[in-house]
Amino acid sequence: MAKQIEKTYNPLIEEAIYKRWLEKGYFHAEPDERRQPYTIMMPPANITGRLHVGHALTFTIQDILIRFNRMRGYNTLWMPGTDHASISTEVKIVDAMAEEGLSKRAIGREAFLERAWKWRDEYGGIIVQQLKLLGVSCDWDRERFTMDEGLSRAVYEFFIHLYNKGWIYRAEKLINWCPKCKTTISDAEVEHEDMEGSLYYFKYPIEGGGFIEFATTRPETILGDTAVAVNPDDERFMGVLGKTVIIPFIDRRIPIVADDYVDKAFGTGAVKITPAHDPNDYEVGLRHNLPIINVMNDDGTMNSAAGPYAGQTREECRGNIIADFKRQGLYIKTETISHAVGTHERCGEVIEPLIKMQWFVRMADLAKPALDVYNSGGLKIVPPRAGKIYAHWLENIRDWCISRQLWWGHRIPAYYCEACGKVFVGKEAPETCACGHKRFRQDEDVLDTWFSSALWPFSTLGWPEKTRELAHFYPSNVLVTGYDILFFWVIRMTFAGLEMMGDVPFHDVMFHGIVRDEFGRKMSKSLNNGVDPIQVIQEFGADALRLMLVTGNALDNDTRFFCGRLETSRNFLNKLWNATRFALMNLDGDEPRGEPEVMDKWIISRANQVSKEVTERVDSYDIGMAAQIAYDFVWDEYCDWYVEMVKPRLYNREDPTRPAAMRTLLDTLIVCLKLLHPFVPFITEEIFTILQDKDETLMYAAWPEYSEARFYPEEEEAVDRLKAAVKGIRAARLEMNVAPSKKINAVLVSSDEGVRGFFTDIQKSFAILAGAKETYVRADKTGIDDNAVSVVINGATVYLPLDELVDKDKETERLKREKKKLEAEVERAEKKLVNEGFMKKAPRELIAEERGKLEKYKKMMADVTEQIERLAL
RNA sequence: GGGAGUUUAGCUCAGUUGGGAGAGCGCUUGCCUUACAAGCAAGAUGUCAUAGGUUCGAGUCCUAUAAUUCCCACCA
Repeated sequence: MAKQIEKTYNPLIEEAIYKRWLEKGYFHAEPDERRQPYTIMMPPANITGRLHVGHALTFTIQDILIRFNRMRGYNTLWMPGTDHASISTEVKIVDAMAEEGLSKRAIGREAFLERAWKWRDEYGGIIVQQLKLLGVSCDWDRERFTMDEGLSRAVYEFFIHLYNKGWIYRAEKLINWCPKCKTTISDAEVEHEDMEGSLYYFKYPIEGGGFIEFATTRPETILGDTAVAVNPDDERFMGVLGKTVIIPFIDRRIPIVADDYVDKAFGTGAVKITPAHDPNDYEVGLRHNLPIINVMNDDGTMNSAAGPYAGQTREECRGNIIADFKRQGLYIKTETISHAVGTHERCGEVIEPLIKMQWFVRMADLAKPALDVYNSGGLKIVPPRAGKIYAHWLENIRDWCISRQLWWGHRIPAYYCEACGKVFVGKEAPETCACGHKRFRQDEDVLDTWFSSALWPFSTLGWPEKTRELAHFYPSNVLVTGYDILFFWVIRMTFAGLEMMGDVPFHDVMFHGIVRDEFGRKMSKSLNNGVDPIQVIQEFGADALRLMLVTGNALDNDTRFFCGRLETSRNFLNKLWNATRFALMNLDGDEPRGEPEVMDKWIISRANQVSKEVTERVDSYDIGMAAQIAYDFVWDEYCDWYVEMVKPRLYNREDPTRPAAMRTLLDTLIVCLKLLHPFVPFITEEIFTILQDKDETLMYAAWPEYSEARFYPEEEEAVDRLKAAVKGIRAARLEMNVAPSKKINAVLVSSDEGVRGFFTDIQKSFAILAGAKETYVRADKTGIDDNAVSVVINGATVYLPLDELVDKDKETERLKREKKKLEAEVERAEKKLVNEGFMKKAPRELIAEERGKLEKYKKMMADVTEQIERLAL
């Protein structure tokens, strides 16, 4: 009894399928020493996050790799989780509190953390719920959170380990300060933006007479100046070197020093030195033993060291200083310049370099192994140019400031004796200090959120315990992510893994592009051009979204989001659905086997070849091309050709070749489903279930591997000939205005001996494809109606006798066009074959190939000429 | 200031070791052919950014130029 399914595919089934997968535990992986593991660590989603199309892309790619390898028989673990996202989350909570009129300070640390955990429980799972709609097959049983007890333990273990090695230290250094978030940030979090700015020229009076002119972009830092520097080779300043200048308004006396750092050509050649507020000036200050005067508060306002300007904001103070210089006649001019300004990548606030006591990770010894493992090939990065960026960053790495003046995160495991201030680093405060005191105060700061993310590849597997999971699944196979977190995360995971596990956290890193809007712009809140993937899934289904995001994209290229492309994907799914519908309509139940015909062998051979190509592409992370190859095979070869060819055999229940046709139709459909499953898991699973009529999942079905036994080159060539003939006939019919629905009585093939057998074998299919009732195959050309239109292909001429009188002029014209094309081909081949250089240096196979082509086209040209002559009679 | 990418049909993009320029969308023409009109068939469309070079042969390799995007960087 033939089964029936809807005429149009409806993706509404996705939800139920995902639920079934979950219930069956198909996503779960257990360590199994007898099996080869395949592991991906999912980049933990921020608990502040909602799913956006960028997530949809990265998780689709990972799911494709996971599903592919699961089908290939690997013991596949995809580890999911969420990240506490220290600063992002804290900012959100603070904002939410502000709406209630509350502040961090008002409610205190404990109450704040209570709120934060509540926030996490409430919003932390949103993205996880949304991910499920996308169809991701990660092991939810193992879901982790960066502030779980176990993961927190790993953080402290790592911190203490580095501290004991002397690689974590506390020091007063110049750091990046965000006056808005009121915390330090790392170098990686500073974004440098070129901005139009003003360069102000002023002069300081020199003690004993005269002035020295200088230029600055930041007049407010004049209050923290402790020197003026000039280049030691600059003759203009020889006379004033060593003299003292007076900073007006605050009457500070500072020296004029010589330092190589100063560029003679820039500005006036003299630079004001503010060690507390500029990295370069800080270095100069160290060299000349200059005092460091901090003139700013943590919120960016001027402090008491700013004298009369205390309490003003940076911007107010700047205006007032300029006005005061003018008033005293010490202002010279203002120039407009473009210069780089550092901003906080999270809030956009202009960064203030400040001197502060902070915790740092010494990077030199950690960076070296991470660089070595890359240079020696132990870590593969695709695309290769990303590897160069990785190496460059590590070669120029600076120490990592890890302390943050925040509350949400892992609190620094350092304790200070309340009596003598001595520092102890450990999981807990010691009993007694060396000074005999017993009371300690824990460091107030928390760690940079990436400090815990760095451990993700092994902390999630139970480290520092020696778990079976760790032994089996570490290191992971590949990390899939965007370029934006190369420095934040990828590099830090690498050195953390090498240091604590003695091995890379992943063998490969794959970077992909981003999803842009239809105009090629980045999606952003300010442009309001974001696409909500949940809405897309509701309208088109997750499969259509997934397929659209990856199909036909080069591996590291950005992709554009188009509604049109989404429709193309949906249409493809519908095509697949209808191919299934077609198969089901012809299915009888138990299908006997039979000896495959030429066309069966052709599609089997093609499916075999396509399996190989898809496998190779996915293996080399060329996901876009893999999807494209599978897509093209299903639509162009399976649906458009094979299904059409096989129809006469299926329609005739008496046809002895029917079982083989049915068998091949089904088998190939299943190969299609398998090849497509990693990309579009829902529809393929649904169809597989319908076809199998039993509760078996496609997720664990064996991946189609290439086999030499299913390679049929002769059948492939034969079907290529058939396709050429059919295409020629269709074109001729359209030109002669013979409607496709109009069946002509017969097509007649007169062919060379070599291919005659083939046309005899496929007579029925050929007739159907040509829109004729019958096909006759002959050696000679007897019985050709004067009224026949002819189509010449390689090795045969096909005649279409038409009922109506053929317009001989029109037909002659058509044939002449054909002849012209062939002439061009002949000419091209001949030109190559008389070229001495080509004959001497081209590979022998190529020459033989060209000779073959020449012969073929010459023969076809003769055949066409014969047809033209026939009409002329 | 340094580095990387991109430039191919009207639009969006493929093009794996150099060996006859491709897809999707759009467009034109003909079809509701018993899987699918979310479909079928047949078409049209390209100085492969520019200028040189290597080679028998260049979209593909080399050099320069232009446009564009991105990353890195402490010139006040």
